Amino acid sequence: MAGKSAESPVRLAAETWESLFRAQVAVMRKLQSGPAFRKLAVNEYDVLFTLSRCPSGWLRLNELNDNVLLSQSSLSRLVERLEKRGLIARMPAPEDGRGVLLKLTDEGRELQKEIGREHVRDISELMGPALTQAEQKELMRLTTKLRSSLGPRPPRQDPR
Amino acid sequence: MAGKSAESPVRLAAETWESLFRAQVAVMRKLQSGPAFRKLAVNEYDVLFTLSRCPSGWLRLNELNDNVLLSQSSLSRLVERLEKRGLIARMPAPEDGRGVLLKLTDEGRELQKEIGREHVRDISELMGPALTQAEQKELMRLTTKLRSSLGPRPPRQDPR
DNA sequence: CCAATTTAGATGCATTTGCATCTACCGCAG
DNA sequence: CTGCGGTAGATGCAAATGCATCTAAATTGG
Repeated sequence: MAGKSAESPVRLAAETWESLFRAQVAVMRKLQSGPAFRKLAVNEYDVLFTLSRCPSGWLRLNELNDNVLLSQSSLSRLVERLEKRGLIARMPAPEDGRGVLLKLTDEGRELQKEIGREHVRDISELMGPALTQAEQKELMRLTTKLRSSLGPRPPRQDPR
Repeated sequence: MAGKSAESPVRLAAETWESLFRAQVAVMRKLQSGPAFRKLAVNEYDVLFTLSRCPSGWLRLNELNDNVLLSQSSLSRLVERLEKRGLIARMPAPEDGRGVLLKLTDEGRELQKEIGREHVRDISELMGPALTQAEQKELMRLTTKLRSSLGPRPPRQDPR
């Protein structure tokens, strides 16, 4: 009953998550200590990156919050700092008086590209030797599937 | 040359990492907002968990630091807090006068188990519906491979 | 054996984070 | 229109974090 290989589904899930989590920690540790993030913390870069990927150029603060592992208040202040540094611009949302829209400034876009180039190079130097391209594709497929299986569900409370 | 599907190896690596990272964020966000972490932050639980897995029962502070995405000083203080709460015990390392050894107290072990049970259940509720067991195994294999490919390298400088 | 370098961990201090709360606005029921 | 919840962000404040630095112990080179 306590055999190591008698993997219950619950145990398998837990071990899979732990492995994913540790890999993320290990990679992130290397990335964030590299020279690419001298000017900007990883979370800050992540905001610029997400904005750079946004087709319309403008993004709501609360949408941004889904991508980042930060509380709403922390993100609010992080954005405030980025604005003070001239990297992003805010404007009140036109359709929703409560909301805020964000976009990159030219300077922000420039910095994102600059850091992004280095960052991408660092990533590829870590992933390239570790996994074959086929393995990378499979890893991407699995993590995308995992994410999309949770993502569409906005944290629904028990509706009682 | 700039076609969307003409994935260069560099780009593939970057997209794979992003997918892994976002999946981790999405899962972590759900986990840490759950009731399992009312009494303890995720980082704090992680320390207890790591100690609980340690065969000898004792672990060096610096070894612990490899598992966690925290600076050395933050971990030092986190451990200090856990000690104050009576969850772990410290002792000077017998072989190395600079070092510190840590282990769970009975109370710490109890709390780890309690949270761990809930935590594992939460994980399995997230992963179970998202990926088949075969997919979970593959995901575990890939992330383990990724980690082990970076892990063994204690940041050794070129000794020249 | 001793001086110089390196490593483990702790600490002062400024920055960042999260929780709780607050304000303003939306949407809806009457 | 008005009042009532619910959502988007901002803010006060205490706690956590990271950087730089410090101390002590181990290691290395002579």
